[in-house]
Amino acid sequence: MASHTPASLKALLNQRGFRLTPQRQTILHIFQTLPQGNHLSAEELHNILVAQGERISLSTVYRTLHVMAFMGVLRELELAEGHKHYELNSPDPHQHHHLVCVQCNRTLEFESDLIDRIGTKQAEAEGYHLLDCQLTIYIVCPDAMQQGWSHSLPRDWVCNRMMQMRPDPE
Amino acid sequence: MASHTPASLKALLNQRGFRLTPQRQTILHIFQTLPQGNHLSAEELHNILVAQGERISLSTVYRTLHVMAFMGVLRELELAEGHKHYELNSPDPHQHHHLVCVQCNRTLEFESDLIDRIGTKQAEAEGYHLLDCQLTIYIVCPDAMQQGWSHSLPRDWVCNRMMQMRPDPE
DNA sequence: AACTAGATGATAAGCTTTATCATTAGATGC
DNA sequence: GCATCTAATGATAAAGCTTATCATCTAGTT
Ligand SMILES: [Zn+2]
Ligand SMILES: [Zn+2]
Ligand SMILES: [Zn+2]
Ligand SMILES: [Zn+2]
Repeated sequence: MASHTPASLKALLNQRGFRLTPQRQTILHIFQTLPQGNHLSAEELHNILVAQGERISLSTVYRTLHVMAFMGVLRELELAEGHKHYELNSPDPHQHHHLVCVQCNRTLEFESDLIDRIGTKQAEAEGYHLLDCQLTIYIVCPDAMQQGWSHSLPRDWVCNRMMQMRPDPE
Repeated sequence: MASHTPASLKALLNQRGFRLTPQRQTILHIFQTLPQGNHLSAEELHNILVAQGERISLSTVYRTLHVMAFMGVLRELELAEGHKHYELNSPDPHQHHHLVCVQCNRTLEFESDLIDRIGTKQAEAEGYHLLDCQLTIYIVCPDAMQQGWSHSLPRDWVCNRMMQMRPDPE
């Protein structure tokens, strides 16, 4: 399956009693034209919509993200920034995974059939039905490293705040 | 390194200007005596403390979790339940990963050197310093499956709520 | 013992997400 | 096309978890 057309999205939604609305179509379109490797949070998505002059409420954004993720059109990502991210979902054999810098929050994607296979195998070994698997690799980019930083597990404000307060002992 | 003793924890904290307090010692002890494979959220941890008769504020719980994660004593987990989980951090070659049921939120751990190696390799290939890597596999357990459920990407209340409203089309 | 800087606890504020509900508008069948 | 039924929208309030503030207390050091 390539990406959804308005018609195929409508069919998919209707099949389950959901409806295709202009808002949902607009939102899908944004994800479809998003540069490869980008993810959007609910708020980022809403900002884009507002910038485009659309008048879609934040409520609708959240609802649409939920429904789309539920239908398998979008994939929900947990990247440790205090909010969820969404991206177009690709068919099973082509999932990708993420490198996340805990300093600047930039993310990089990569693919790995091997990981997908491990995930599938592990789920089946336990007798479960696999829905999705995501390898998230937390890193620090070289820039951040040079700012006196080479640690094990900081996150979010913990690292940002504390590093300013408290540089490495010599 | 086995686990921390009060003395080694104190040394580690002091090295960076942090202090060892009775509260921090108590909290570390709880994690150390937690059954293998359990994780605690801030609130769960606080509940345990209260149940034990300790008088530690929620503020202190959050602060301690942050500091401990920052120091690498605890590992912070993102398991898609709307809040973070913490567990004792183990030295690098022995990280483990998680299977999460999106229905009942139960989690299962497993280890995989292979995944750790992939993570390390991937991070180094990009020239980054690896902090941690976590493979999270989202699944549905057999129980949930039998309740008429065999889908692609639901999460949280989306799936719980919507499935009640709207069973599979025949 | 005294001193200094970090930690605590109580409380308020913040941010993301979810719930409510009156109103609007798809989908279906005639 | 029109009527009907039910889902979706938008505005707003509420919830849930996390972070900020600040006066008070205390660990670590001299
Ligand atoms: Zn992505
Ligand atoms: Zn970075
Ligand atoms: Zn675990
Ligand atoms: Zn389950």
